[in-house]
Amino acid sequence: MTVTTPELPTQYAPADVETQSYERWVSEGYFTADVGSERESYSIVLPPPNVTGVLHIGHALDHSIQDALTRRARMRGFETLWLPGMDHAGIATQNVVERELAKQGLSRHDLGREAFVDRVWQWKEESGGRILSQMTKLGDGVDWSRERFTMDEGLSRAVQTIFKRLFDDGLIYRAERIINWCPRCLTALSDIEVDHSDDEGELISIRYGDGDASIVVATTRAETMLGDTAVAVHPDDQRYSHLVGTTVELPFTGRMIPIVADEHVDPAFGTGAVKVTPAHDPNDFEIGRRHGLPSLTVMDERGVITAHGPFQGLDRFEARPAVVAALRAEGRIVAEKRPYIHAVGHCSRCKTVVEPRLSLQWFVNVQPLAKAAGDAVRDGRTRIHPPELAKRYFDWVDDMHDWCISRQLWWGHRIPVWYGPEGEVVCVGPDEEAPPGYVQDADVLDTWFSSGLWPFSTLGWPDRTPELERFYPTTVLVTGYDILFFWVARMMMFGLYAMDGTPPFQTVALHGIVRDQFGKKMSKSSGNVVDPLDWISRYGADATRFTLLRGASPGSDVAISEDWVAGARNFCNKIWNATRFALMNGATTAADLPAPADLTVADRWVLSRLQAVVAAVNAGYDDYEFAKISDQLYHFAWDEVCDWYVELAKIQISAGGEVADRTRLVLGHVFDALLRLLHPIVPFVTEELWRALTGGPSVMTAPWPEPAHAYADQPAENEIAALQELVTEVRRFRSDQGLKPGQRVAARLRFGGTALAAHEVAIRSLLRLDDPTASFTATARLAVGEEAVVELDTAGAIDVAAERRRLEKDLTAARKESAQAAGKLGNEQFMSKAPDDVVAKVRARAAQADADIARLEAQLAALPAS
RNA sequence: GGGCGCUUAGCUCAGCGGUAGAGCACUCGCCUUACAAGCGAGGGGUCACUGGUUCGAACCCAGUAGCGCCCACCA
Repeated sequence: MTVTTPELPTQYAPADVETQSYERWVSEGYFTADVGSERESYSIVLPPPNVTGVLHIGHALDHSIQDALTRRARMRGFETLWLPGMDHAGIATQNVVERELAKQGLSRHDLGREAFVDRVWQWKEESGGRILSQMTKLGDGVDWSRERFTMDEGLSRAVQTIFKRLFDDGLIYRAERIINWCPRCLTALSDIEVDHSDDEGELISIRYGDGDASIVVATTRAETMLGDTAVAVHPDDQRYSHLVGTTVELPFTGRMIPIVADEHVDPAFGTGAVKVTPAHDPNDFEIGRRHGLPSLTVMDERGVITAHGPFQGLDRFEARPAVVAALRAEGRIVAEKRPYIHAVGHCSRCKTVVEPRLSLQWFVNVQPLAKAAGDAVRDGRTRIHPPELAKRYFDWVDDMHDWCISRQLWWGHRIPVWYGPEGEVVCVGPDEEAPPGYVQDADVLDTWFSSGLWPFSTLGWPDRTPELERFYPTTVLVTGYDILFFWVARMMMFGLYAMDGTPPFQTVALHGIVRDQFGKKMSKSSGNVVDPLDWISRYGADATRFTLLRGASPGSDVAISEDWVAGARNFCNKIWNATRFALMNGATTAADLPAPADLTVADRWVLSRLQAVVAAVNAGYDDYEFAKISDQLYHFAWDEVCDWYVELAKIQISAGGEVADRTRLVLGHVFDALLRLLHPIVPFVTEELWRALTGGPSVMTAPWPEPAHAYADQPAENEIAALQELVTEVRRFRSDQGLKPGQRVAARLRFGGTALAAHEVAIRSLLRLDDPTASFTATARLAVGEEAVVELDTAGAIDVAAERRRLEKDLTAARKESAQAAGKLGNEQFMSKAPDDVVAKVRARAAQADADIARLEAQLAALPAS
């Protein structure tokens, strides 16, 4: 047999192989989807990272999952498309660039709209480049030829197209409403861009009016009283029924405002009377609408009081205490302020307290779209995984408010609506022009509006491109549960709407967020943020990926630490060295695997285990259980192949002849399969090793292993298990007795007719046991399982007391076990109700325990006196 | 205010009705000819608490306590 032994170093050095492999993968076109192929399609669109920053460890998890799915699908013979791209991230990006300008003492207004947008584009080129480089470092097998950006030409056309269609269908409208307004970003926000937190406020009671014509209202927002246009009480509230329909005087203003009755008021809260400020509170706006009250805006877009009088020009947070102080001076504070915890909305971008503000904005009427989005999951056209999270999705889509889509920003898709000189409103489609003299709406669209089109706009929609025909709907969407509402629901709504009722994904697979080793969320302030590039450079991309995937269960958060990634690095090194061993020993895939009948028990055992692992890994992929997949492969590779099969193979190879040749085939076959199974998770090390082992061009083009049921072999598994038990027991003795691992000991083995007899050579080799000499004197007698007995000649150097303690401890355990089992077997209820296989197991356990007792008692008796 | 989830070894988590598991950490012994990023052998848990169902409960049910997440226009 000719053996090529490539020069592999004794340690795996990721940096040496990663870049090289990746470049070859790209240049060979392995990542590029072929729309014309006959294969079945498998497609994933990458959740586009925001151009604002760099990829964090959470992206690394998200990408690792998608890469593993794509690589496996490709090996299984699918035509795979993993489509990459980035999101322009309107408000986030604009903020970043504005901050940069601020360093030079400039604002966007100094540049003007056009120059500012140019500046953002410039910045995007730099930032986007960093992200792409990170993706190559991670090993992301994306189709670079189809990379997209939410602001590129095709996608802008998609945005205009769907806007126009929704507009024409009456699903987009413009209205004056109370919306969430960020007084710092100076733009409207949608509901989900507002984070609520429980903040401490003060509830104070204020007397409006005087004498009989007075009423006490409770509020946390005294400063808005300048805009009050009514006081509301509950219609059934006896305390105030005589006042309904009358008016009171609003302090400071001299205005007389009506007292109205409205169901919304909770008589049990505060004083049971509410001040109504329609222009600055969403509830009050509704009350105002029901009662025909005027809306009086008393604050500008920056939160500064505009109402004439002593408070004009004060910021909203200065105005509050000022108003309260003035009220106190007039003796209008009835009950002193008391602390009150209530939910306050904050801008999710800059944390500024959101101001409800009455303004003219564009909205999507989500009712029909959200209904369809819910139904697609309800009827199983799209499956959400894990299913528990579907409930959250339903809660959201089934109770969704209209979506405010206009943003008072400059970076984004400009709203394609133009206004004529007479106030005409025209929505302009992608291939149309606005009439002369018309002016375009100054606002841009919410970022999520364009991200919502991602699964089809990236494939060429609105054109019926071959890509769209072939890869829509996508096979699976992989993303964090944290953007289920932000993004997934939007894509579902738009996908169903644009693609005639076909949802954008067959499955939505949700993962969690990455946390540190104590389960803490990563944040700059906690100092526990992990930079994926840092780990990749120090431990390798494979180790980083393996660490993340090993913790990834559907919908669950992933905890990681540097110790663990070091462990993953060690695993990669283990695979490296084990394969190196196989290569050095002439492992080959050049011929077919021999039939089970022609193989040794050890060969049959490892092949039986291999096919079981293949099946388990496949089952894991079906459920997106990456933690289970990784664990299966880790333990099979390390605990079974490396710790046992490789050791047994050494013995078989040293025997020479046909056994050795067959062992080389089994080794070759096992490592070939193992590397293929591991490839989607740890692509780099497996590629390097697989090419060395098989001489093939790339493991990426090798077929995915399927279980070889013909090699399932329970008897072989049982036999090797018995061998492992015996070897472990003798090793335990040697370790307890302080016998050095290398020290050879004369021994006599008796197997009492068990199958283990066939393994005597292996057992002696693994345990460093010599044949008995003429002067052999047994100083320790170990009995193991079945009827095997190992007698050792340690030249009397054994610690009898230690061995006695050991045996007595085991004996106690065996007696307890026996008693327990006997108790069950003597229990009538158990015997009549428990299923047969359970009873059989207990019987076996009892027999085992009794045999152990007899054996241990004999061993104790055989111990020499100390 | 609604909804969901969690509580198992020092840490992070599997297990989800029939003898308590993994990784990392820890202890002891080893440079045993693939690997010291390694090898071998160990220690460590009344599975949050209280009841219930069951022949049998970490696992099912109810309640209690603590923790976490999501949603939310009660001033």
